[in-house]
Amino acid sequence: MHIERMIRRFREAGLKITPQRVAIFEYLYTSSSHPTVDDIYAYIAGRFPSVSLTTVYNTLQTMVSLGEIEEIAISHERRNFDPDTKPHAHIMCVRCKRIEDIYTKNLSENCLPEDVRNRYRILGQRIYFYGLCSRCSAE
Amino acid sequence: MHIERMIRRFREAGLKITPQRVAIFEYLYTSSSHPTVDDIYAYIAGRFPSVSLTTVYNTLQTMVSLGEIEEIAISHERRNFDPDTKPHAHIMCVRCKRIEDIYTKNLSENCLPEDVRNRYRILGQRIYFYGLCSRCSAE
DNA sequence: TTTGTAATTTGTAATCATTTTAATATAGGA
DNA sequence: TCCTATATTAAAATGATTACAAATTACAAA
Repeated sequence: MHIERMIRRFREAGLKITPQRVAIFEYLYTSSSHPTVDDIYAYIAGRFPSVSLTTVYNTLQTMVSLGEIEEIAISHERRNFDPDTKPHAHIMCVRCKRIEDIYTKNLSENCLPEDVRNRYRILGQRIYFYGLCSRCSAE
Repeated sequence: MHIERMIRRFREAGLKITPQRVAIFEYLYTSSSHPTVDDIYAYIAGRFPSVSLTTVYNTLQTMVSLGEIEEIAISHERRNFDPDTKPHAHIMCVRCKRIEDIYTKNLSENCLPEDVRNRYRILGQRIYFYGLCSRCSAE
């Protein structure tokens, strides 16, 4: 399961397994899909009242650099994290800010011009859509 | 030209034309392509030493809401603005953080699944690539 | 099981970007 | 030229993130 995988990845990297870290793993892999730092902190603080925001930041950063979660840069207002690293796009409602996954067929892999492909070593890509969800457009 | 257009757009919106605003227009449409707030502020401050950051923030926000420039959400570290509103993608070097425009042929217009298209009123989309530019991968 | 130590967590303070506020200045119509 | 709504400024407030030092803890080795 995901949590075991994360524990293994941390061990392999020579990092220690602390209850705080495990709680963060648990939250990421069982909760609503695109939590913010504060979402995560609120949950962890419920279980470890003395937990520090720093711990949350550090653990998230470690997970990002291990390639196990991704930062979603869809908006400058918030910083969301995505435990799903399979290639997919996102759509955000510009009003309620909710983010949803989109699994599309062709993620424009081939739309990069030749000269860009030559001048860069491509490491990743992100596709974001912006819109009004049905709930918000009703109001 | 772009600057005249912006002046007209501001006038139409009942907004005043101040030298600070014009200087921001000028910088956006003649300088390097994807400036940050600080890039813009540094330039304006060279011409109006007493200019305030607030003015830069306000003017940029107004231009965004007029649809005349766009915020680039490629990174959480920086906030870049793009005076080019024609549809195009961006690529950022993860090391030097430089952002380049990409004019691709098919910007995956049709990759949105039917059900998403039904549940949202789509307002925009962004495509970002991440990579190492040739200069940075040489080091 | 105990111990030692390096890594981690915590709490606080520092930093940085952005927004708010209130007072002053100014664009532009009358 | 005058008037007034709007814009600018400077300073303070806010909020997110990072840095730091001291206290704690995971876990490997004894």
